Amino acid sequence: MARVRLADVAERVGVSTKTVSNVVNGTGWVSAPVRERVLAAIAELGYRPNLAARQLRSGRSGLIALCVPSLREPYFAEFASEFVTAAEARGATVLVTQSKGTREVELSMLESEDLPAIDGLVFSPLRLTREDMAARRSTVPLVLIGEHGEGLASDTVPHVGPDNAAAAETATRHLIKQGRTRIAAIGFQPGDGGSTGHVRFEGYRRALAAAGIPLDPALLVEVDAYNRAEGSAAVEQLLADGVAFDGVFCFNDSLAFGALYTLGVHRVPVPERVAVVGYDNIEEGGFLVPPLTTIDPGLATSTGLILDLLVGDRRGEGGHIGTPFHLVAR
Amino acid sequence: MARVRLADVAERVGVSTKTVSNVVNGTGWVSAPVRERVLAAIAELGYRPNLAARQLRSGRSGLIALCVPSLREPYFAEFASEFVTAAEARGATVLVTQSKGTREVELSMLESEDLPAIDGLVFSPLRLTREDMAARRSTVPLVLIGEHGEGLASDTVPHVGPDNAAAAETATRHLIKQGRTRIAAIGFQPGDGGSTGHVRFEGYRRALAAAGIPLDPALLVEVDAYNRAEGSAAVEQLLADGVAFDGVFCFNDSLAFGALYTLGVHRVPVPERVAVVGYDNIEEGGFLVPPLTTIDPGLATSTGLILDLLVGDRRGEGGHIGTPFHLVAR
DNA sequence: CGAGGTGCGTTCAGCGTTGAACTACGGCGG
DNA sequence: CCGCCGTAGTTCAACGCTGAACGCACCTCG
Repeated sequence: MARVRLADVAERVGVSTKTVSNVVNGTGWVSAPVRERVLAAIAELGYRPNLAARQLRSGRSGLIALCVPSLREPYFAEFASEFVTAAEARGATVLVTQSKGTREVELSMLESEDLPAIDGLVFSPLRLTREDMAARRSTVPLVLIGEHGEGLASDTVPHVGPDNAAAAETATRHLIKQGRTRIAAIGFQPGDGGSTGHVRFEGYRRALAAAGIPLDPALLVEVDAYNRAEGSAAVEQLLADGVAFDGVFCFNDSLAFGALYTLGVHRVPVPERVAVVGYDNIEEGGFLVPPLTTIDPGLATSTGLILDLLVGDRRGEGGHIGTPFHLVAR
Repeated sequence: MARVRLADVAERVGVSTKTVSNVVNGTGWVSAPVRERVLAAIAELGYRPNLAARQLRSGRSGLIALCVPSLREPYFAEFASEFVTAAEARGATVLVTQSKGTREVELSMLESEDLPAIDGLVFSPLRLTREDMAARRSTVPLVLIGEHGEGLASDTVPHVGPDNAAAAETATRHLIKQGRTRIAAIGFQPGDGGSTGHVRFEGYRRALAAAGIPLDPALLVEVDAYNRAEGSAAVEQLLADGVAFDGVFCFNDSLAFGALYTLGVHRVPVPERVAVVGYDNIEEGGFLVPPLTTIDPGLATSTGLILDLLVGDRRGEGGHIGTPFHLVAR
């Protein structure tokens, strides 16, 4: 059962292949009766366009690549879910890859090596530097997401996401409003401004400063990654070190889930004794006992915006483009 | 900056395009010195093959589509993560789509409409029937996964996964061994043998029968979907109905998370008063307080097997292919 | 009545790659 | 000396589609 081609449909109807092509694509001039007959033949023969040929000719593939550190992280899974849906609504198909947070893979993704030709790339990098960005050779339209990407945006490469510092400040202020003064920050990472966690730490710092609460380095816990295990280990460390704390701001929900786990294991009452706030609004957070208060990053807005930037009418824009966020108090 | 083509490399080196093609693909006869010069020119010019043209010519695209109900479900996110990694190791790229559990989208995916040409399809259907499978026109190699898919396998279309009934029996037996006799089953769905949940219910039934425990219909809770909200609502209903139970077998972990949430809200001690067992071994399950006992479906084995069936040396095989599972007691 | 639309459709070339078929040449056995 | 083989390439066409350019009626208007 060989594939049905334009030529087969054309022969059946008795017109040229180009006319069939015009019907399929809605281009050129085709009279109503001819269009009807072509459509009928298409349905009858089960014709489906060969996207490879179409791409070879037109240069567009209808494919958009999404590269995240790992789909196992619920935040990225939810982002991917939302993005795939939004892209489909615009006729694009999404191709998913994972960087595993390694620089080598990230560099390869930046050049879109080992991938079919794509119309755009949405990238959540963790290890890239501004130099890496400057050295990029690929001309595939790129949109950065994630807090680390914010520092990599340029005139030609936009970054989309909420203002992380402001959101982190809101989260921390929420804890302060509830009377917490010894607020641990989990997810801190020292180093230059581009490093992951720096921006959220900045918001944490601002909230404390505004409330006149001194910054205690003992309350800052560094992590290697933003997952449950690290969040769990961080709280384990705080408890082992005998650090007093009545609140925890976790730089993402996965860290918060790990933190809540360890607090639970040690029978620390939440939120009576220690209040926890996360960041990302993972679905799961609403089903914990007690549920997790967190920052909702407004995925639906972001995904639409990203598509506008890649294949829509905002192509070519650069710089950081802020999206609305809000606190989900539970 | 126009794209570098085979012809550009060929001109640079002073050979034919076909020779460059041979070097790139490792085909035909090329002497060592020529190969060296070609490789040098490729690196220098930054040549990268045009996959559209390659596909147009060879018929293969290197793309494999994965269709799951939703990436928001942690099980599917983890499966996707594992699958993307396994596929990359074999040089294939994965394109992810979501069916949202609607029959319409599933039918469309079955024919791989609205997708670029793909070399294979991995599909976790929820609503398809055997008639739908029989009516399939697309010739793209297909592998089914998920419990519902098991009933749809045929001579030409394989299904990969653990023996759901046996695994469910193991999970239920685990509860029985701990002295539980009033074991609720959440995820039950009546109807014909192909319907989701039927197979896991069968395992539950067998375990009870083997232990001489009567089957109480009051303990069976039907759900519309396998997510936290439904699991939560199911336990809510059991409690509201005043049904006595000391164990719960949830047909997947998401249901179990929802169930645990509601048990927690109602201050029911777990596992002292009610023991819960899930199915899927979602990462998150290990970080709950207390952690969730569950069935590990061995994703790594499955993904490798699936790729063998799609693009490897087991192409063409059909029928149900069982994979090992094991109980993770926590 | 001829110049210039306008509606409908055609022909042609070529996107970049690769399978099949072909050439060229040195060595080697009969 | 001839035919044949193995090595190292080349040439050519075609994969299925679409942009550009070009008919060719028919109609309108100065």
